[in-house]
Amino acid sequence: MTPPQRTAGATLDEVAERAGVSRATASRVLSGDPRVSDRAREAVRTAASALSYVPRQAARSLATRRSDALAFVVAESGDKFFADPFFAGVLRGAQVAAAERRRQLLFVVVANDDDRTRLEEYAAGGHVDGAMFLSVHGNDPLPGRVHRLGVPVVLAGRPANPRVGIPYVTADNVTGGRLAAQALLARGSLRPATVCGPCDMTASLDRLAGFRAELAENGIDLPSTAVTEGDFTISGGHRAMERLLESGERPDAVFAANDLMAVGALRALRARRIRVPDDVAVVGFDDVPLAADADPPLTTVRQPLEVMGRHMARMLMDLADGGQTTSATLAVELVTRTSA
Amino acid sequence: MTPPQRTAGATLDEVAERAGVSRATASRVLSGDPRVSDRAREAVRTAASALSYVPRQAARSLATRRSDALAFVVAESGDKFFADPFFAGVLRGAQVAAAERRRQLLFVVVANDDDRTRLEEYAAGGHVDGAMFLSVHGNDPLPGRVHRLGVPVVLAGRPANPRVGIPYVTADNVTGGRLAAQALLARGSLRPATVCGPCDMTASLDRLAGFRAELAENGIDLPSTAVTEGDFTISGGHRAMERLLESGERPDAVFAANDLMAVGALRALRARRIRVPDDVAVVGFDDVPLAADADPPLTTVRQPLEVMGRHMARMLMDLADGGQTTSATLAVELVTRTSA
DNA sequence: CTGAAAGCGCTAACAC
DNA sequence: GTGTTAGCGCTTTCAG
Repeated sequence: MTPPQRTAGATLDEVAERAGVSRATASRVLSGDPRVSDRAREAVRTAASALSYVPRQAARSLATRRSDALAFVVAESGDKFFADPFFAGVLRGAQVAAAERRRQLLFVVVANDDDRTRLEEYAAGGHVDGAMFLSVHGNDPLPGRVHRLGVPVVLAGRPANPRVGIPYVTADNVTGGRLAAQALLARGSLRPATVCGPCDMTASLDRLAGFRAELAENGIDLPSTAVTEGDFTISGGHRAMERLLESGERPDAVFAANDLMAVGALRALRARRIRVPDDVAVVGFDDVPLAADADPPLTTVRQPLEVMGRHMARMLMDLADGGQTTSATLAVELVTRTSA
Repeated sequence: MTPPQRTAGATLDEVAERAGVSRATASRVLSGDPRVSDRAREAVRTAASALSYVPRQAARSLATRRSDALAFVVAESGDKFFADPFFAGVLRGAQVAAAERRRQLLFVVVANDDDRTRLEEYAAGGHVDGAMFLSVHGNDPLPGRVHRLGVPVVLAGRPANPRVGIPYVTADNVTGGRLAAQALLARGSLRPATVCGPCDMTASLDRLAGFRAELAENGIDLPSTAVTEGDFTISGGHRAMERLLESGERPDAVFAANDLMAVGALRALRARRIRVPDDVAVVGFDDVPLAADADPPLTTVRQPLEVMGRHMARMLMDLADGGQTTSATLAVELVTRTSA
């Protein structure tokens, strides 16, 4: 294993020498410290660009004890992660916010225990100034462990058992569930059903709770045979819908806890020649691009994905900069298309 | 901006002291150097875990001049990236290979010029030991720039103008195009057409060239009206298929340069009540999970996605470790389902 | 406003 | 085998 032969790359000392100032002054200029004479500033800038100087992060990081990088962690198998445009929206928002403050966003998928360990070491190694966790199931210990290491952490979604000191950002899932119910009710549904999300995620539970509550308030009961659990994937939604159709009486409306499952449900219905929305109305959740493309276009509850990402990144940076933050619950809205 | 208050975290000195050895010995133990007495090794290990010591990467990196991290760079808008399961496959392979050699994989999406600059600085800053680039369009200068910085680079896909010193990994796209043609020919197609990929990507060009060559060798000409460009997305494939149907005589078979576009084509056909494969046979490319789920299931040319990712990561690590590598072209195979 | 000097935490010769 | 000694490149008091 020969040593890596990276082209040397100018050092701050060289820049300073060329500019005829001390390394300290050069450092000040490059980090935007105002107390430097214009003359020196100019000289350093010129020298730096002449040498195409790029600061060595490791050195800076060692001295400052910060990395200027944020981890965007998805605790999910790779496929599921990629298959769901939900993440893309959040990631984009986070990316933008990070860029605003000149932070690099590092994207990490942890699919197994090895990955988890590696991430933990990575975070503990001071490689990131903070980590945001997406798709946290149940009581995943990872965020807590990283937090305990002293690394700022922000969660997407309300944690099952509120962890002290770990703030989160979530959409107002309960209201979202209610909106879905209202949409179905508005179409005159009398036998609604739902394909809910994994029971180990609060987002699933909250949506279901809101849905059920709204129905109850309108005098409609949601029997357990009308509730079936999906896994937030298209095929999971498909299977869940089939289960719903096979057991007991056919529902006249169904709320799928995310758009992917709603699309799966749509497919199951079409396979049986059941018309949507005439025979069965369908409402999804998220409003990912796929929803508008679905056949028929999907009525869904929109979560502000990009805003969520942006918010999480900002919270994390505030925390990393020694500030405070508090959790946030973001509003959702119903987007009416033709499926309900 | 108060200083980040990371919990101190034990240092190597502390571990050494507690173990009653010198820092050098402690370092040796922790980095697996064999020339250490068992006694010392044991003591250091105990001390380290008692203090829950975690090495500070910045310090190590500064001393070793390496970061043990690899960048997985996707030069594409976020959505497109996420929408295409192609990337998921490659990423998974890369992840596995990186893990094998204890490297952290950093995932970066560069969607605009700002992102590019930031990535370049990041790489120049010595934050990664190498970078693999996916979805490289035409003459994107980014990989070349990073390479010129002295950072090992590997490309997914054959570059348009072979860059000296930048190795790549690609599927055998020409053969893939031929296989697609053979599949269509086998169904007796006489008027095949194709939805090709973006013309600024060699993968598109190669697939088209192979397709055309195979047809020609079988006495079939591919007129320009039977070739339409898509953008590797579902909706792009949909639109392209419509263009194909509207212009001139209807084709009796179509080769879409990736599965996403093939699915779009399937939809366009269904919208017009054109039966697949009876009226028009369809062949895709990639063999992403979606292909098997399509209606009807898609016949497609499989690329070994995970193998490609694994290979790229290994090449990069070999390069980073001072070794040599050469480009590789991986075999593809036809997966026959019902669409052709 | 600027420079000198002291680290940040770790690795890697080099001696013993 | 193990300890000593230099740095790696940058920031940051502390004087001036």
